[in-house]
Amino acid sequence: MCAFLLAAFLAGPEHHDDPNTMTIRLYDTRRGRKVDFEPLARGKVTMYLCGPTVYNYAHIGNARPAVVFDLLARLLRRRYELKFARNFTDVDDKINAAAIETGRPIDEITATYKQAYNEDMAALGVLPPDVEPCATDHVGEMIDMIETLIAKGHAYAADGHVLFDVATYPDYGALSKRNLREMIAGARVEVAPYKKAAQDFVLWKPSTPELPGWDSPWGRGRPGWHIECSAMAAAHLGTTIDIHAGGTDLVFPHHENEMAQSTCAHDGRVFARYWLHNGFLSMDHEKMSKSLGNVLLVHELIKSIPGEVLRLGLLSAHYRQPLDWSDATLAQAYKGLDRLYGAVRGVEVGEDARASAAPPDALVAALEDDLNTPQAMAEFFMLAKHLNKARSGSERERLAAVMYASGDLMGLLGQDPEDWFAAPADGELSPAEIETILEKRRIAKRDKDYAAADAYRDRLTAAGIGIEDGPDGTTWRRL
RNA sequence: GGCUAGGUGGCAGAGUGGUUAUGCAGCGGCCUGCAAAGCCGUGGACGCCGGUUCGAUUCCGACCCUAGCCUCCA
Repeated sequence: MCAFLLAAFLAGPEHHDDPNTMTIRLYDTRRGRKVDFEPLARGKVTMYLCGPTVYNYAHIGNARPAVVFDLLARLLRRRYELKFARNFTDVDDKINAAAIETGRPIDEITATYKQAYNEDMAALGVLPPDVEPCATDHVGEMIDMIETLIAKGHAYAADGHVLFDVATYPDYGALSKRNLREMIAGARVEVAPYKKAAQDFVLWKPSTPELPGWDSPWGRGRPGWHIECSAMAAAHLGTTIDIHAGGTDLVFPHHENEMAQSTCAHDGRVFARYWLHNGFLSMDHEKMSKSLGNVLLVHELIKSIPGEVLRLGLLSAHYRQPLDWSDATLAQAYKGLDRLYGAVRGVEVGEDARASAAPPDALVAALEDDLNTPQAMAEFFMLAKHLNKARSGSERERLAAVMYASGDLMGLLGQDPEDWFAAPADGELSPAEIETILEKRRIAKRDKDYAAADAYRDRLTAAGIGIEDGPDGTTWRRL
């Protein structure tokens, strides 16, 4: 046995991760494996994330890609100059349907939900991307791209529609790993009469007078969904982008179609060099859907749950894994943050300590290994343990500063610990009232009237307040 | 039916060809007037069947089960 261990030891230096020399590794959907990340331009990275269609509030499943790729953006900015674009799809048939249903003007609907989306994401600690293009501001570019595709023989106009001719792009299916024969065999939708082939998809479609529309060489109409992202990505990030991200359900057809359009419009140049997709979120093992009535809107959740709890819940599983959302997910995230905030609670961290602190190498290395957030959290918790054990004031300050630096990277630990433990204030007892009761209890304890002291504690417990006696007095927290 | 991912201890959830995940929960202890928090210790796992190997939870194959996509839903 020992001989084998020795042999393994002598076999060479194992992967001792030095985060300064290690490259970031990302799972690329197109290649189907984890690969080293190298940007096209040295030191500069471009990233595009498919944003929301603004016809309703974002639900917790919508929030997953926003949070996950916000974390990736934070990570990339440590090493690179990042240009990160996340679009708003503000022309879409679902929006038109919402307008007809509610009688509200389209502009009002999209403006309302754009603002709500940004507010909701901010509550989840999602930093604003560098650019947030709106589809309606880029219709000119879309029309240009469609004309280019027609000129190059990759698209055709028919009946006021323009369709992409999938047969002209041999690599179609390379991203989603399916071939045309399978797709045709699996097709369950009737083929529209103006299509040359079932798999051809719409680049442009005609609008009736009451629908939003733009003048074009094919008459008044509106763009298809896929061309929107292709045009916006090219307009803001260039013809070849480094990272294109989104939910796994977008791989087909949305991203497959984007890749086909953009590649063909740009003479075969690579569209996206790395394709990243987050796994699906389910609700108590069921698909989130209106008919099941289990759609959790971020807008509603943040009224009673700290955004940080939702963020940690979303990051608690690896981003490519499916995530089942339940009350247990929330309870666990709460507990985790209690532990982290409990460690830094009462530790004064000066400006100097804070400015000079950096996240531990192991934590960064975990994130740089395809965003392994569970591993990163394990490192975070070990940091908390070290802080809890540390005795000297300077060491405690240093470790607390490291924890805050780690929190800055992950978008956690962003508030004052006292505020964390005071919230959510449900109004039963005000902080002042709590302090009054604690003072009475302190006097009872001093007089060794433990029955009275316990009665005060019971009163606080009944009001949802837990107390902890420490060397520097008594602290409390909402339970 | 086809394609693509998964199935890990009571729960959540990483990872690995032989070595502690981590958090919550449990158990024992320290601390405490008693608690709580914290600390120390501890039990408990790799869907099923084969194969490769000195050794497989980790690699390969079959099977069972689950999820997503194939229906402009992240």
